[in-house]
Amino acid sequence: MRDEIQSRILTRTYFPGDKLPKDEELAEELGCSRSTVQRAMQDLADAGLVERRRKGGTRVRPNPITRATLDIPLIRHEVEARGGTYSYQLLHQETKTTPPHIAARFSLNHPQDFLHIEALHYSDHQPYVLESRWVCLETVPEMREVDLSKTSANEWLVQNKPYSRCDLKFYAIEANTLTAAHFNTAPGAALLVIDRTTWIDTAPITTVQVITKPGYQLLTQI
Amino acid sequence: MRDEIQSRILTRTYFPGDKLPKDEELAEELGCSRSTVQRAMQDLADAGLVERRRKGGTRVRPNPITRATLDIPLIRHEVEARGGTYSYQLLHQETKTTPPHIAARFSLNHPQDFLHIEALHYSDHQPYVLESRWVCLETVPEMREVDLSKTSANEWLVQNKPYSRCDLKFYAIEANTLTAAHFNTAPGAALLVIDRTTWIDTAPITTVQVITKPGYQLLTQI
DNA sequence: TAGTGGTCTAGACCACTAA
DNA sequence: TAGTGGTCTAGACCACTAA
Repeated sequence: MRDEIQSRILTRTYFPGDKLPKDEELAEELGCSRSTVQRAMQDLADAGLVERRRKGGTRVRPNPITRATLDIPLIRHEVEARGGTYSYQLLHQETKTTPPHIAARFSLNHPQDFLHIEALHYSDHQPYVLESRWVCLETVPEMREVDLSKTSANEWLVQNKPYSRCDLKFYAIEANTLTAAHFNTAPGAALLVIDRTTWIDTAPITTVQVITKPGYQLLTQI
Repeated sequence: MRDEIQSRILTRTYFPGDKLPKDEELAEELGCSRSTVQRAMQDLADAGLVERRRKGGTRVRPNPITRATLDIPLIRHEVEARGGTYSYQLLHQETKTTPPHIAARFSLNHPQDFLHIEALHYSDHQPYVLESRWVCLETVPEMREVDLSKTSANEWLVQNKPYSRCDLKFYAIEANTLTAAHFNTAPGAALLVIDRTTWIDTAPITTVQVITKPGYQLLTQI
C-alpha cells in the first residue's frame, strides 16, 4: 500500500513547488488510512522528494536533489570486509597545546591539550590509509592512558566515545613528500581525504584526516 | 516516547552483536505500544546502529559504522544557494558508438550510440565544475533534439528522466593539461570527482564525471 | 489561531527466515 | 514451521507554523 501510494504520487505529473493534497484527502482518495499515507509521505520526505510542513502542507521539493547514504566503517572492518589482512602502525604521538588550525575547527577560545596522532593502516601489508588525528584531552582524558601502538585511536574512540555531532568533509589533496613516501608514490599524487570532526554536545572530541591511498574510491548506490 | 526508548536503549551497555529483547517485551517494559517500539527501532536500524531480522530479532550492529547522508543538488542550484551567479558553457558534443570504458560501466554487450558531452559550469564567472558525460541514446532518444548550449544535460536529465538505480563514486584525480587549463590551475592539481552512473530498470541512462574545481569540498553533518 | 503534519495506541494480519 | 519483525487500521491528541 505504501509503495502503491508512492508510485501513484510519483507517476502523477507534479512540478517542483506543487502542493499535494493533505494526507487526509489522499487517504480517502486512495482508500487507506491516514497513518499509511503519513508513513508513505514521510518516506518521500526522507528521500528528499517532497517537503512537509505543519499547516503548510506537502510540496514537491522545489530543487530536486540526489540524496545518497554513505556508510563509513572502521578502517579495520573495511579492510577485512574486502578480504584483506589488516594491520596497523603508530607513526607518531605527541601532546600539544591547541594549534591555531585545530582551535579554528572547534571554535575554541582558550588553549587546551590535544593529542596528535599519526598512524598508518595497512591492507595485506600495503599502506591503505594514513590517519592524522587530534584528540581533545580535556574531553577525553582517558586517551592519555591508551596504548596506541596496540589499539588504533580510530577503534578506541568508536568503542568508547559516543558523539552527538559529526562534521564530514571530502576533498582531494596532492601528496606531500612525506605522505607520498608512506604510500610509495610520487609527491603530487591526488589523494581523496575523508575529514571528520566530532563533538559530544559542545565539547570537542576529535578531528581526523583519513588520507586514502592513491586510487581509493568511496562508493555508494541508490 | 520514541526518543525516550532510543535513549534508554542507547544508554544501556550493549556490545556489538548483543541481542535486544523483542519489540513486544520492550513495549511492556517501557510502558508503550508495540507500534511505538517498532518505529523507534526502525529509526535505529536506519541509522545503522542495530540490525533487525524477522524471526532473528534485533541485534546491535557487530561492526559500528558512521552513516552519513549526502545531498547532491543540481549544479545550478548549488551555485545559487551559495549566493553565486550561475552560468554554463557547452564545450563539446559528439555522437559515438559505445567506447569500451563506457560499455564496461554499463556491462553492455552490443554496440549502441552514446552522446558524449563536455561542459563547464561557472560560479560568478569562475570555472566551478567540469562535466564529462555519456548519455545512452537508445534509452534517451529525445536527447538528440535537446539544445545543449541552452539547457545543460545535467538539468534536462534530472527533469525528464527518472532513474531507478544510481551508482555514486567519489575519488581524486590529477588534473591533466586540458582540465588544468579550464580551471586556470597547474597540471597535476588534485581534484575531487563525483562520478554518477544511472539506469532505468536495466537500461543505461547516463554516466557522468563531475570534476570539481581545485579546493572543492563536499560537506555533510550528522 | 486554525489548519496541517507528527506521534501514539491497541489490535489484526502478514511476510519473512532462523532453527 | 514457529517466532520475529513489518505493515496496516481507525481513531485520539498533540505540536508546530502559515496566514
